Amino acid sequence: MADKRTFYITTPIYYPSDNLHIGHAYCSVATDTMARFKKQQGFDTYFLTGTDEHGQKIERKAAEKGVTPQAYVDEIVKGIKALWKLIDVEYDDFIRTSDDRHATVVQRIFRQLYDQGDIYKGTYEGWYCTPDEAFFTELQLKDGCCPDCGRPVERTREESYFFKLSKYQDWLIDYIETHPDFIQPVSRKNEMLNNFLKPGLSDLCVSRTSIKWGIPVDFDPKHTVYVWLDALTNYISALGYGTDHDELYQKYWPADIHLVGKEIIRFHTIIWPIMLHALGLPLPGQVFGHGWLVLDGMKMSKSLGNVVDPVVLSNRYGSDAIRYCLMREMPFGSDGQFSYEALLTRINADLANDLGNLVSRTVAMVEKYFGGLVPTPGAYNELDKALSELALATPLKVRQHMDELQFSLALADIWQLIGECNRYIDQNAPWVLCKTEEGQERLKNVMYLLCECIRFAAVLIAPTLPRTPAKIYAQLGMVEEGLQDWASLATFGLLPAGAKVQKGEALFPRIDIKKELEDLVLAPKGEEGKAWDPKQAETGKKESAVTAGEKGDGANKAGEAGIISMDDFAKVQLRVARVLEAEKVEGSDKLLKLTLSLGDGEPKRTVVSGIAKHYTPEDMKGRQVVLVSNLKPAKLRGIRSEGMILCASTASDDVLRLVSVQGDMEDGAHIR
RNA sequence: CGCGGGGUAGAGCAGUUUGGUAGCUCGUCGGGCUCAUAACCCGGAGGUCGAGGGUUCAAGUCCCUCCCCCGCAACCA
Repeated sequence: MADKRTFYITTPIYYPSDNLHIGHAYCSVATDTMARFKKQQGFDTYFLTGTDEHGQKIERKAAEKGVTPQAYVDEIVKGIKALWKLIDVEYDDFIRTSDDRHATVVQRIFRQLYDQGDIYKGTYEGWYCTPDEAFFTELQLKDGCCPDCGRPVERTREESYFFKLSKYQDWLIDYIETHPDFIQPVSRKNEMLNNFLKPGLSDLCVSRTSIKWGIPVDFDPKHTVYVWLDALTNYISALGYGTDHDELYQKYWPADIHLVGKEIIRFHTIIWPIMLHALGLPLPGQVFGHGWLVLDGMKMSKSLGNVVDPVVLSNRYGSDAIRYCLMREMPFGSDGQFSYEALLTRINADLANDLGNLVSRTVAMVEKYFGGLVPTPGAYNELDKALSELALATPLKVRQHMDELQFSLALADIWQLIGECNRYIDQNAPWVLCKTEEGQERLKNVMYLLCECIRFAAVLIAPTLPRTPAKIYAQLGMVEEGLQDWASLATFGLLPAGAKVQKGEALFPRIDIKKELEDLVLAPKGEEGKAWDPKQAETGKKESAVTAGEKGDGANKAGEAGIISMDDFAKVQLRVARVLEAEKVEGSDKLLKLTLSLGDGEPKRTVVSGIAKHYTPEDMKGRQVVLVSNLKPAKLRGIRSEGMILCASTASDDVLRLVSVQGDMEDGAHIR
């Protein structure tokens, strides 16, 4: 027991400024699948997840709601834990950076680095935006103004602590080059080396005096520890590093894999290794940066309103189905398309038709031809040999792909076996065999092999689809021990003959895709204010196909000059919005910055509109306007504008009138 | 020339390292079967592999130029 090999894997700690979406679920499901796989392989695994709760954004959000930051994150964390439970993400520990156990470790590390001279006190010089209370570097400025609000910034200096990244730069370059697996996929490695390391690291400012919601530097409490130093430490603070109870640390560190999103790989492959090295600790084996789920070619984001809620999907289709689709749909490491239509198609094709139906037809035949008892096979013929050999080869292929974190390929391997079973049925035609004496003998082999292959598949899918195997075992009458673990896949034919099969409910009922897509459009109204309309996923796709066609083929355009279809129109999401705030944009005579409400429960929108010559901020306040709510955000004068207000105007633009609805309307109402 | 990723059948992708008949899933069309969840099996149609040039007996793959999309630049999985 004691010499069991360990496997420590982590997710990033998520930022609980809002409920999580399917993209976070993707990362956690991948980590969970890997952890379950390693457990199946006999590893002593440890799976850590958690939340990164400090920082300005949460401080601000909590203030808006009139609660303390702690109360605010407590609420969100409840939801996150419920989500993991719902989709069967079984972590060993959940660390929160607001935990005491975490804070003490962060403070200890900060002090140690300071004592040994890797952190020193210096002066931070930069540009400060007073209204936003935020610092910016020269590079971040937009036209010399604040990149967030576009207002002028002031040159300021502030006493700060700095971490000597520069001192370790050459060591890190060497480490990365001599450990080719450390950063995965390799494209990320090149990005880090060329983009950040080779040009040279500058020392990192690791304390803030402007932020209160965080971990104070214990020997200089007006400073708060920089959130990344704070956050990264979670991977060892959760194990009790630096405390009297560091058994877990001793056992599991260094981590085998930190699974992270591609946008934060930099922190994990530059700051984190240097922190560890400076502390004299070993480095994690691998940092794997996965890609994003993209909708319509755009990243999911709250302000866009195109967030997909994993809770809704899981409740509707079951967590196994959602987990399967997440892991199957895209190659791990690069971005993948996500759409409801693809999801439902995948569930039907792979889970209902291929796997579910295979189990169903096999069990039905065993019942029909052998009274429900798994028959004893005789000598194998060529077809039997080919199938059994494929079954035996599959676990090896799966393991290979899983070890490379290629979840989609591993699943493809399993589905190759499932597909082969369906073909095998056709080739052998049991419904013909059953008619002759001689055929009856053949039939025994056919049915036995199918049952055994299904057993193989059930064991293999377990890490990704944790709930389904038990249902399959029940249908196959697999009551005995030792038939459900990885080791049992070394031998083909362990399934005992004579087992009583039991027809059960369909594993994955077929989905009426058209109907579901319609329901999902309606669902958001009732369910947690999701604004994204899955129909757009469909029409959005059509649109890109059309434009692609038009680029290459101008003739096509002329035929339908200017006429659009209903579908085209449906892509534009128009909604009634109320103007909460309005102010002139500094340095522009045309622009107004508007803060809009789409009703309670939906995030406020900021929209920059070129109407300042015709409407004053006072004119606008309280007014209802028509908002194009699914417009791609754009930056205007450094301000992110999340939509567009409709106006009528003359050709010369000297008369301009806002479009509005007649009479008062509920904020957020859809216009169609 | 900031850096990185990408552009292959209607859609989503593999193939590019090590040049040698362009492949997978979904969709579509036709056929087969009837054990099964209108499922399963077989076959067809559909691609000037972003554009142009070059190397080569041979280029999706190697070289050069260009176009387009996406991401990153210190708080988005």
